[in-house]
Amino acid sequence: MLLATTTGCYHVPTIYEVAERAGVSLSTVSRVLNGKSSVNKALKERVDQAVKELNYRPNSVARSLANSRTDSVGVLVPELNVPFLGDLMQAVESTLRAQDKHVIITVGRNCLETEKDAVDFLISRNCDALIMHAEALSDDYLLDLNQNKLPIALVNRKVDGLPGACITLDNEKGGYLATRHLLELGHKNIAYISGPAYKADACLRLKGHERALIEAGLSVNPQLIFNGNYSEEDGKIGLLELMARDLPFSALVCANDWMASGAISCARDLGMSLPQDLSIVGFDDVVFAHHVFPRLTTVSNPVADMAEMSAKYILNKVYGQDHNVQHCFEPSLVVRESTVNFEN
Amino acid sequence: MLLATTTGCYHVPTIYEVAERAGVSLSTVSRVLNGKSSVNKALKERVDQAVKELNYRPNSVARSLANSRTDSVGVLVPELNVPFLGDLMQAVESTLRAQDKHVIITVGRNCLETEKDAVDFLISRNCDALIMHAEALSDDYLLDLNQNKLPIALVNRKVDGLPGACITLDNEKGGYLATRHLLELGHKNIAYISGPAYKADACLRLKGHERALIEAGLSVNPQLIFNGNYSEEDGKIGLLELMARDLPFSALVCANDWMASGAISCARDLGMSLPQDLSIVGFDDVVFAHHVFPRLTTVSNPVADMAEMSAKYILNKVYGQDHNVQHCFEPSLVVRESTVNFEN
DNA sequence: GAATCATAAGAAACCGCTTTCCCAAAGACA
DNA sequence: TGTCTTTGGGAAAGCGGTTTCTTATGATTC
Repeated sequence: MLLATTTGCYHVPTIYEVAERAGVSLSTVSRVLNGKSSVNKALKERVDQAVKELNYRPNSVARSLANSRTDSVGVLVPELNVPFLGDLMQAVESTLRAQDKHVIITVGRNCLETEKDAVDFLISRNCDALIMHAEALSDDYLLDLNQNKLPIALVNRKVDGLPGACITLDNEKGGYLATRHLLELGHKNIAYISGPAYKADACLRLKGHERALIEAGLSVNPQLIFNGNYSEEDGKIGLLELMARDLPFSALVCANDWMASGAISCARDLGMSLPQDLSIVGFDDVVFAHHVFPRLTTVSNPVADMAEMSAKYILNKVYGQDHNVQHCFEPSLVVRESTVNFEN
Repeated sequence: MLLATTTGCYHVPTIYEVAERAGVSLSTVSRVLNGKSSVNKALKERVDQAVKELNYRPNSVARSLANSRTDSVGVLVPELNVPFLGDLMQAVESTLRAQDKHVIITVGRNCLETEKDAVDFLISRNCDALIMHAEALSDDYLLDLNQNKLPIALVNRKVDGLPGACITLDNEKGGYLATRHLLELGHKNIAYISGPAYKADACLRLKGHERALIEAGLSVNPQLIFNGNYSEEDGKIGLLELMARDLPFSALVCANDWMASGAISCARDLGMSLPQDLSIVGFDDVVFAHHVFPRLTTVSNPVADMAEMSAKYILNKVYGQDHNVQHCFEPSLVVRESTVNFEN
């Protein structure tokens, strides 16, 4: 049996009709439905019966208007069609819908104007809160948002002044793990293709790489570092550039899997045999990491866990629930087949 | 400047305050805002001025209640974290938001109960329409939905009785193109790993394969067909099973890219060199198709175009717009490096 | 100049639900 | 038995808009 809908020609029952059928006032029906104050057992049964008979469902719009809560959470992501963000949304959606909240998803494209538009749009939709994976919006903007008392959660971003809202990954440790893995395999000359310097995660990953080198008693050679922009193309460009610098290296860390994938196909196009000629480590462990050949050794980014946590944070903050929330997540190394011992 | 929000402690201006400030009645403000009936130019300017000064934005919930339209479209997809569906959502979201509608996305997991739940949920949210990529729901259920006057659009599915609502791919042609490509390369013994028989698209793809064989004067040998379930794992299992049947084949068509990817890694694990020992064609052209090695020759599925079209169909149907809508889309062959001439 | 009409602004009803406020009935107690 | 609490149900006032209905105003016609 389907519900009738507001757009339908079938009649949608209202709370009045339920009240009439049950022979009570509509306040009583409302009380039964929301269970906030007690009602006589006999009356309650009559109401329940009427609700069932009419197949009544409260109109969520009217309810929202009356109690100024929409039970909706706005989500802002850079794109919808990248696996990493798919994992994020999947986790957010299922966590929230299990609590009868819905998500309104918007796309920000890593562009300041588009992200602002998206936030405005979500606000105009009266979302109760926002969960964002925003890269272009400034810290000040986010602080402003929060000061206007719109609860927000930030995935994969750290903003001073919003300690509770940030759910982050220990990127520094991730970079460290990647490089230490290569060091343990005996590599001494390790190149690095970084993400853009203006992104905090890119800097931290690089910092971790450097810490691993220093801990191993090696020096950090800027000639072995290329500044990429996280795109597959830049993996290719980076590898070519690094090789052109004529410093030997037997291993390469890429600050994300896309660049690693680009570097891998580039290396193959150059006639290198992988992983013998070059060990490569990625970062994020996106779905395709095990589709590339050789299967990619990478650093896992528990984005789904982080996303779920951001949803729980919002459930606590806005809907008075009580979940444990963890703000910092640990990456871990996933060893596959793109790295091997250094053989001289 | 941010908007204040309903959750905020900052005051959110209402239409009453705009009316007061402009010295007019609220009906006049409403008329100015919606531009449906004419208002005196001087008054209109006063209202516009007041709106600007107060930074007024109409409350969308109240508006929805009054005109029983939420400007929201429910979207049902099997998952959020697969690239194919990411493309779908991306297209739907951007098309609709450009018209100031928002999407509420739900996940159906290809499971009947979950899909029904999702639809119920979307209905309870008063969506104006639904866009679905639903695999488990029965035709009858969908017909029922539509009869209740909830406008729906179906992507990648054909239901008799809902001619307008269905936006489909010519899957038969896709299967035909894949196999004809191999035939043109000189292959005569072509194996096929199919999708599940209960899925219409899987049947049609297989049918296209068979037509190509027959057109080429070859016979259809059931021994060269394996029935998979579209999963990567079944690509592997399928290849092993087909090889165990001991009929020689030099080429393999997989009914989607996931199975193709599984077959490729399986073949490599068996020590085959690709594509020399086995040409492989996939279907769908998902993002990772060019990450696998050798890069996958496949049949493109213009899912983004189809999704955009479904959104336009809804815009026409529900919001009185006037886009051209096309109901059937053509696949095309994308030749990469996983197929080569048959050399004997 | 009076009667007719078109136009546009205001008053009020309404969308469907929540919640406060008030009052009646029932139970407690002297 | 009569007064004082409690308890719980009903009436009504919002929530913030849209829209119908009514009326005032000015323009048009004879």
